[in-house]
Amino acid sequence: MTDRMLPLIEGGPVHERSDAARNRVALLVAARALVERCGVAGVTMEAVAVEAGVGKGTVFRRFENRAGLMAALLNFSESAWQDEVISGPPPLGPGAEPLDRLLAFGRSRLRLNVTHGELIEAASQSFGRSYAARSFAAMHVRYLLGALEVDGDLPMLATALLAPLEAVILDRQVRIEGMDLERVDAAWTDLVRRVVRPTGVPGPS
Amino acid sequence: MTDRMLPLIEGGPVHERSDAARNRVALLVAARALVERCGVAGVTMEAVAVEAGVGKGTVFRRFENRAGLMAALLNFSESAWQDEVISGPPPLGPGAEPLDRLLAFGRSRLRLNVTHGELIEAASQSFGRSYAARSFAAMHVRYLLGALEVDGDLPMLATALLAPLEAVILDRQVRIEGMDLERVDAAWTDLVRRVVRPTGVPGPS
DNA sequence: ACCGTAACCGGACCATGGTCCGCTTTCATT
DNA sequence: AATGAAAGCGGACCATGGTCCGGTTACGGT
Repeated sequence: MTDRMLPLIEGGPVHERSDAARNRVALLVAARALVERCGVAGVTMEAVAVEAGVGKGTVFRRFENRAGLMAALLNFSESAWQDEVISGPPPLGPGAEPLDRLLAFGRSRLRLNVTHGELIEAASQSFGRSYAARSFAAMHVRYLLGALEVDGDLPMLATALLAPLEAVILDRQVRIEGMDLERVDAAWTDLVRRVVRPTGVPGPS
Repeated sequence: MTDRMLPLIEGGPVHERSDAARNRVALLVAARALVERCGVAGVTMEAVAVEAGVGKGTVFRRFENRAGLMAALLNFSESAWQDEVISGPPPLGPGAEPLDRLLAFGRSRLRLNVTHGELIEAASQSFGRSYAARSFAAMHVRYLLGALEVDGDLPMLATALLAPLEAVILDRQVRIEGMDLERVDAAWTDLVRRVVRPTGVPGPS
């Protein structure tokens, strides 16, 4: 399962030819270099090809399209983050109270999505395909809600809680409406508290 | 304020030249025709230009870019919807209880965003600029929350409630995860009820 | 009616995402 | 080591979003 941390090395199809593997690594390294040299917008498919010293067609063969390339790039940091959630120190990792874990999860995810906003945006056409991160987050939130003994349609509730943390929405709030990160954070905490608190319905006496 | 309903006629700059006005109308009509003949994806800037019988440059002059054109197209249905909310029959329009209005608002907005998903997606690059619909929705929800005497950071709470209704997220749920519309609807109702119900904090005795 | 100006028009032009297909490389088998 | 075929490669090619600028047109003042 830690294989997920090594997207540069983990293979594509079951048996990948050595030249193909070499090129895939070269392409990702090139893309990473470009993204920090010219910004996400400057990562042109042709530029990546040139930087990696391969043909343009090769880039498309490996990553389908620009969004796919970006998604592959994202997996770097995304899987590192997943590991923190799964096995890092509390309160994000296991060991803390579920509510604390949930709130820590929100804080962390919020920052991550703001930081990677551009990249996520550029990769988003490729999701639906395999943005593992999204379903991972949904699963985790759902699990924590269960641990908190929240009842209701947990998968949908998880989606609803994650929605305000989406990069698209955060971008609007932070970049356009000029919202403070702390305020967004506080609001999410408030939202979670409202959702999680026990139903007003009196129990079976 | 009803001018907002006539996006085809309402002018751009203070004093628009007659030929410019004619072209703007022609372009929007052409675009609308194309979108229902070839789908949103088939609306090429050049195709619009040809259909309207003008040069390609003119299209870009009027609408800045593809997203701008789509946004202009959206305003058609969007402003009709706004009028329903502002002055239509209850429970969506005024006259019903705030909670009922809020739930009706969600149902309605949900359907609208699913229907216009593609168009909204295509126009979204242009938002931040002037997607009036979004801030209108936020304002309305905020108002209803106020009427329900919900306390807290109302603007942020409104954003949080609207987030799961965003086209991007609905698309994933409905198209990719195969969620049922009714289920999404029910989940939103549940979310609202959780958020709105009075805080567990005991009042000042 | 005339004129100067400012706005507008249009299509040639560029950049970039994406496709295609003939050539090359790799690798399993012998 | 030789070999055949599957996989991979690469760059020419296309479509489309977006820019630019010389020529044209409408408008207001006289």
